[in-house]
Amino acid sequence: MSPAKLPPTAKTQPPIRHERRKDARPGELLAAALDLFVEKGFAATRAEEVARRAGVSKGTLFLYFASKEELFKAVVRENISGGFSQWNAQFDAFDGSTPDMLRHCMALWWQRQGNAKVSGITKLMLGEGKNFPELALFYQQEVIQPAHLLIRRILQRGVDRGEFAPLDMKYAVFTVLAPMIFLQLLVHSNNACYDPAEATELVPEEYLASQLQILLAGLCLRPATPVTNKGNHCL
Amino acid sequence: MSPAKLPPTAKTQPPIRHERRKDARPGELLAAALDLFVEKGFAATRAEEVARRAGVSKGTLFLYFASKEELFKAVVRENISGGFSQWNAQFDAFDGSTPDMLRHCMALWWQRQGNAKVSGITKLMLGEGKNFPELALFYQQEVIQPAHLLIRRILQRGVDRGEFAPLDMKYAVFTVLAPMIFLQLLVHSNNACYDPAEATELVPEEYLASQLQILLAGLCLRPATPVTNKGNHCL
Amino acid sequence: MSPAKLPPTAKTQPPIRHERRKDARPGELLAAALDLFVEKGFAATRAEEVARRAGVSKGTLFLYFASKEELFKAVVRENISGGFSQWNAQFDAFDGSTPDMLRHCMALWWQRQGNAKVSGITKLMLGEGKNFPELALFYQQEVIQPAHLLIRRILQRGVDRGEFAPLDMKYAVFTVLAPMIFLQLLVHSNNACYDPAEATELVPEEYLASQLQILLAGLCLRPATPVTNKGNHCL
Amino acid sequence: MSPAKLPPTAKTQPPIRHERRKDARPGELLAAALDLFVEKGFAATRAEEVARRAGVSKGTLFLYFASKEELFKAVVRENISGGFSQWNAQFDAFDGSTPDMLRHCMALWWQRQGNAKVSGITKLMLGEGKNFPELALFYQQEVIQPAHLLIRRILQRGVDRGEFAPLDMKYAVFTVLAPMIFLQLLVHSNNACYDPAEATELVPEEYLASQLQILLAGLCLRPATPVTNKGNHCL
DNA sequence: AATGAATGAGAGTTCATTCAT
DNA sequence: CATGAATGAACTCTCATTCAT
Repeated sequence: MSPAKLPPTAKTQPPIRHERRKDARPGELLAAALDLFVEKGFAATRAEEVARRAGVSKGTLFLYFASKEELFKAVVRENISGGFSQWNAQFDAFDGSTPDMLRHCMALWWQRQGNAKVSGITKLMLGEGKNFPELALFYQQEVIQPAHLLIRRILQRGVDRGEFAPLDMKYAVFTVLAPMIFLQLLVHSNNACYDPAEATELVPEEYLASQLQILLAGLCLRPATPVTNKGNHCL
Repeated sequence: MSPAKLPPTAKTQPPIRHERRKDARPGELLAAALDLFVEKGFAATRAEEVARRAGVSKGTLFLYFASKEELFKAVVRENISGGFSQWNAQFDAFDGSTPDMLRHCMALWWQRQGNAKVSGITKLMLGEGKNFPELALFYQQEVIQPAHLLIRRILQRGVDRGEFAPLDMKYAVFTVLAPMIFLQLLVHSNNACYDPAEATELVPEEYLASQLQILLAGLCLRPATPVTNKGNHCL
Repeated sequence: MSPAKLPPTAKTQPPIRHERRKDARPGELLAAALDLFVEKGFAATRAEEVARRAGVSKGTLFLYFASKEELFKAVVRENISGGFSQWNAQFDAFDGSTPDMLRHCMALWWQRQGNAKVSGITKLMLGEGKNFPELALFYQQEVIQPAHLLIRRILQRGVDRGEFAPLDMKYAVFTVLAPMIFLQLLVHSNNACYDPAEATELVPEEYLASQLQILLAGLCLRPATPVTNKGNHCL
Repeated sequence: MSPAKLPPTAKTQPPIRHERRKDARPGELLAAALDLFVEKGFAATRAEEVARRAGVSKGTLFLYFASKEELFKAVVRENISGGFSQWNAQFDAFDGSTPDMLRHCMALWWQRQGNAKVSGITKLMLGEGKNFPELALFYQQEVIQPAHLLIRRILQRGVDRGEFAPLDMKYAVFTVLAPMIFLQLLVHSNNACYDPAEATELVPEEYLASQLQILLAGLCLRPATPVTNKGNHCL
């Protein structure tokens, strides 16, 4: 998110901004890595190409990141997990209704994450997670869990404030997450799902809005188990 | 005999026996390949491991399939594209209402494809399609297009019989496909999306049913463009 | 030469000639092998292709010939070394002058060997001999030595009969051999030596005749050392 | 660190040191390649052995040359085609008679090319050209054509200056080339043509001289078609 | 006798990672 | 700090040869 969170030093720099700052290196590498990981996946991305795209040599990459896996982790931290404290801060500061909060979060998420290159990381982990257990574990801890927690907090807030019916949390969290994940997949897989010819025109914002509406219809007020979709006549 | 250290001079001393001999080999290889492709993806699956899992040697694999890509294509043909004629036959034979047909198809699909290893192929193509253009093209032609066509036929039947409102087909096809794709993803990505701990309990059949209900609510009777989700208040 | 010299059995056959005789197998294999060895060289010729071209299976090839090297040896025996007894018989029977004998032999050689596929074997040995020491040795013994011996006998006859000046045999033999080898090379290397465009029109018979003339001019009568080309003003 | 048994997980424990670092590498590799190509031919030369002989690892070879075929082309450029501009320059500078020029060129050629390892390349192309069409084409363009052109220029000079009779160029070029090619073959095929025992003592310089003399006798002054050896009584 | 399925060593090539400069 | 030359394990695919049938 913020491109100002660089691992190494971050001292006051000469104001000459047109000069390639040495301290910008890791940032450039992370940007290049994000591009390529999203484009080709983890295994198929070659370290050398990341370096080249960042304008440095192969050796330099390994100067900043101990391995390709560490590079990936840094990309995830920089672009995803780093944002959760902000998300949580906004949660604490928000004082509207919980349905509004959900709508707001979803919209924000789409702007910041879903609609950005980062969302390719989700697809990547889905596809390659099993092959790189260490990365999968890391992603679990750094992304999945915080995300689940955050969603859980939001939903719990709704329950606590009497806005939502009591929920089977495991299920409910997932129901919120599902359309988000799906949307990311869509955005990054046009070639595999559609004829380029009839390239789809699904409007993500509308898709999200409609999904939320279903969701909220299920969550709000009514008791029982709407989220689990059992006997959910409204849907 | 020749003391030449050159290419074709063989020096096999203890040749470990031929295991057996069969016409079941292609089938065994295809099964092993399906397993591994689904488990690891295309690039990360090693030809030799496919062979070993099928109980044969590396060379034997290439006796039956000219290359790893051909092996993959054969897996797709065997497990997916081969089934479309059956699907189409069932379409022709069905004489209930189109909503029933959709429900029936979805249920059948889940049994036969979605709930089977094959569904991992969808995930695979989503993740690696870009890296293997020839496979992507093949998959387009052998799977995506027939699937789109079939769904389109079903929807058109509904329209023709006055069961469905007129549809923007591109959109509508996709709306049917989306939950199917998503479900396949879920099934094959537990590790990347959930704590193994709180391994989800989403019941696929119920998920599909609920999605269908939404869908049908949108498709049936009412005119307008509900499928495109624009101004769709009901949803 | 004579296609009737098959390793295995050679009993009286049913006169039905349109039936593939079992005993013809080795002959068919040898013919196919000669074709392919000449076309592609030894190493690049695949056993399976030889078998296929002979209309049998890979296994059958190894039933008749213990290895690819043995197959090659058989080809050489069948097509080259087998002929030396005939050559020598003709030598013994000939009663003209030695220059005439040389001319006669050369012409015969061209008809029988130089102008036939076999001559590709010479090129093959030249190119691959070093890589297959056992074959090189075999070829030495079966072809080179007998050929040298034969030429030597002819030249010696000329000397003994007072037709030729005394000769440095090593040199002289070689001088006879050289144009023959060269011609074989030519015949089998059109693509590497000439533009296909200006494909040469060298007439082999004329080339040989002229070379012989030079040669005989050097050999006949005059003392000195014309064959060694030292101070040979006439040439 | 990751216990993944998957593709890019390196497990190098005792990495044997970098030997050294240089810009001499390409040269060393080319030298090693020339040696081995000449010794074994193209197909039978293993990339790894080239590397080892140059004192580097397999990977390093491919750092400098994209493929074995490119390596071969580089060898040819380095050792053969690169020299034609020099040849042509010498042609332009020469101001003696054309017969002298021919003698001079031949002598020079022997020193520089014929008598060097490079001449093995000619043999190699003769033997393997058909199996590597791309290399054959390259050799055609880079070597055969320039060589033909050069010889043609020389002969044409003789004709233009009234030293040579009018010539059928196609034939004449070839007549000059033939002994050169033959000599190269000889030099690189001792084992296949002679007993190592009676290893020949042909003196290449003398062979060339005598061939030239024949040639010049045919070319000079006398009209008609001496080069084609038709009715050439002098020879 | 004949088949052709099966084997497995080995070839060319790639790429994450190291280290001398 | 930065470089990029060097490494070598790993991968796909080939083919002479064997052997169950």
